[in-house]
Amino acid sequence: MTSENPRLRFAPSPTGALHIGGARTALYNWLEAHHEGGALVLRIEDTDRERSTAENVEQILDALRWLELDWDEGPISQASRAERHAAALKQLRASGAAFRDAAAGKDVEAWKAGHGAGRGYRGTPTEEAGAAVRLRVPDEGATVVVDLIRGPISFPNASYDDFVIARGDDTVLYNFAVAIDDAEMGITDVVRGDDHLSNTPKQLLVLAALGHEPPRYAHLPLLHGPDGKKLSKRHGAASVQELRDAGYLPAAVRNYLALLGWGTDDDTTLMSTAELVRRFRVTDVGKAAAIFDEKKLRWLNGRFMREMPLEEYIAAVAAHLDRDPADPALRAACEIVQEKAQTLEEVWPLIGFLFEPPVADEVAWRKVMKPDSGPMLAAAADALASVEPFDPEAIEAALAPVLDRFEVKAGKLYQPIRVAITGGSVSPGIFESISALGREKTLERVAAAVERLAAAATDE
RNA sequence: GCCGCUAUCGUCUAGGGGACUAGGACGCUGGCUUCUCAUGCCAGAAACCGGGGUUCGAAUCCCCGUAGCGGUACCA
Repeated sequence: MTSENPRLRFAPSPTGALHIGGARTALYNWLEAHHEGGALVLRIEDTDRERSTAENVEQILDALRWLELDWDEGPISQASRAERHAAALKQLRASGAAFRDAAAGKDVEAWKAGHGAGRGYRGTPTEEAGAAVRLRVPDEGATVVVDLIRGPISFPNASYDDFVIARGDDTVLYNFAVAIDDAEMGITDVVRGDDHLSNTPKQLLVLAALGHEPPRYAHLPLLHGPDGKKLSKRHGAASVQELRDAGYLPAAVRNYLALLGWGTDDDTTLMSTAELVRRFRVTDVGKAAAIFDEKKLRWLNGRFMREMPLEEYIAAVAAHLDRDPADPALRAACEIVQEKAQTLEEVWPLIGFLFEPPVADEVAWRKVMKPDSGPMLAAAADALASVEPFDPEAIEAALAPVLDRFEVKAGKLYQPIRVAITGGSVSPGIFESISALGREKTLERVAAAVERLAAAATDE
């Protein structure tokens, strides 16, 4: 980008929640703006009065905030610029570039049936009130979109209809409003989804009719679901809030999304946001559509989870579990679980036993508890009863003699202890778990297991 | 139908005429580490959509085909 003060915009339409495709578009705009030291404007494209809702706007802003993608101006409601749109409409009607046309959809179809399929509809001006306003499109020549990612793309003017720019009541349509807003808001670079590529000539035509210089355009390839189709609600975690609820970290999502359609030449995969800003260039974005793959996001998220400073980790876990980050028990739990979980959502199943009574996993019990487990557990309890201090190192040292006495491998003793204190066969390190649980609860739970084992033995 | 875009391992990608025996990452398989589960480390399988050109030489350039996708609304 060569401009002195680049201005970019992210312009979502509030007709639904922010999808990961939209999130990626927002991220790319944000990265490009930051890389170039430009400004990012947030504009809400709410000219669709039927489908735009305040709830959706809130949800989009919420998603952007969660992703920590901030903006310099806005949010600006496109609908609030209606006066500017009306002025532009008046100007074009006065110059003859736009005109009222009473034709309805089926009239256009009929016209095309008589003029050949590849021929764009050409309207007939009328003074009839309530007729839509169309922009006159030339039959000759072509409109060229110089795309930052794909290079120049030529569209024959003859293939475009005299398209509707305003409804019968003079409220404007998207392709008209967006061109005016981009121009009047001083937008220098439009970075948006591929689905807008075919509409760009229309916007260029509007700009030309109004005498405005067009911005630069970069059309991003679309994101597809696992089935290769356009992303929708059916394809797994499609919205940003679903990603959040699934326990992903914003930084990991940003890293992953950046990599969807863009890569580094030295194969660097794991990047901080600062590094993304430093290395990202919209001109380096690939041309082919990418498929959202949650497996890689999970891996990336796991890396971020493990490499986070403990304080940050505690804050993230506490926020996700809606618990007090100052709670010493939670802090201790975080410390022993950080290496284990790939998502925030996986944390609780691993540390829940520290806060609530263990839920016995009967499959694990049967698999782990053998006839000789009772005496071993009793011996372990004895050893644990006097350990001082009650920390992982001392606990390990205290348990070692039990291993020797029964002449068993570590797992023969540790797994029964694990099942006794956590209820299941999966948990953080056994010494850390015992220490975090505390002497009293550990002894209680081990005793309960010994009792159950003894009862089972007499039954036979 | 018409207009347009795209095409490298299952997935994300590197590659820009010779350095390609096509590299990396996720996932997968096997092994090592190990108190469980993860992690970590090592190894392995796995791709240039098809056909024509251009060229001494094509994954790279051109054309055609095929497939996928987008647009074609008084939606955005």
